[in-house]
Amino acid sequence: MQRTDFSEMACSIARTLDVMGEPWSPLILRDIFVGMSRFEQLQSDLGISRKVLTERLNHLVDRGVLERRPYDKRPRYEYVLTGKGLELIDVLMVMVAWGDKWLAGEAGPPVLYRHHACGEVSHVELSCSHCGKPMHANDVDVLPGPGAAA
Amino acid sequence: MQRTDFSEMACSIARTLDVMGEPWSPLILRDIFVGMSRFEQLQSDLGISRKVLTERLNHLVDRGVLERRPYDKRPRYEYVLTGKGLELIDVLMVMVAWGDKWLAGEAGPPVLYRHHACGEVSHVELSCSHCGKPMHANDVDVLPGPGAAA
DNA sequence: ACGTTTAGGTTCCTTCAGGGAACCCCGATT
DNA sequence: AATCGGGGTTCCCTGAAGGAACCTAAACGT
Repeated sequence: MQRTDFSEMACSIARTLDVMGEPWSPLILRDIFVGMSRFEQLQSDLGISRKVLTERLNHLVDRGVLERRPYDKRPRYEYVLTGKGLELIDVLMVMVAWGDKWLAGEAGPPVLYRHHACGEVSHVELSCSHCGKPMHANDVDVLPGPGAAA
Repeated sequence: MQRTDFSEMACSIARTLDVMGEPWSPLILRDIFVGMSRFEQLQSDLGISRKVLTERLNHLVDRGVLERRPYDKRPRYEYVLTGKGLELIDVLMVMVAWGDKWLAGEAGPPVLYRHHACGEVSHVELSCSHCGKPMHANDVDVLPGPGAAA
């Protein structure tokens, strides 16, 4: 991502950024999630430099959010989300909800999501894993945890 | 964030990244959320270059997620989250949940969140704004929206 | 058998952004 | 009048992004 290494910070935000916070990484994950799994597809869809795309894909594979696997007898590879990677898409879904609300403008959101469970076009909300009620920034107290810095 | 401009892409992820996807921006927002609102505090807590901190703060103010306001008769300023900015913290909360689960290791999460509504230490889940049931990456169909590219 | 095509990268060069230290400005304090 | 402290700005240096050219291995066409 940047020259300062975030991976050693005692902060889950910083550590998550170490995985997917570099420029392009979220967009690469988005494309792979919607089925664009090959190098050439990603490169031409995003308009990213091939060099940077190589670096990002390797990094995401190293961090265990993507898996690189052959799809032919020829040396051809596709990149697929691991379970860890699929859960990371949650972050993107919240970005979508925020961007749709605050940045879409007159034209409206570029993409809609239909929820399988209810069949409705909707968006994600944050809720509490314990009680299920809404859980946003102002609904919590922040406390030191077991892995807090010394 | 990077030299390629994401703000004009027909994608709410890209547009959200244009606002807070640059290196350090999420950590700046985190610090401001937990009450570290002044330049010197931010600089020394993060260890960020003063130059970059200035650029990030200006950018976040320009995009309407922070407000710069005087807190003294002397020329002293603090940065506070706007409503738009506070909603952006949702993205960070999901990063925390993911990082806590996948990257915290033996030590456990560095920070805990206690939910006001139920009093329990918990974490955020994604749910559907319409039916309230869980809503993750594999629970949706992706459809073109009104603001889709031509 | 030989040249072409295609996916998936490497290499190289240039430009721009991040790191880090030094410096500056302004109002208040002593 | 000199000092201090918050909030920046300027400078130089290094490293990462952009972009084009090049490379390789396995098929395919003829």
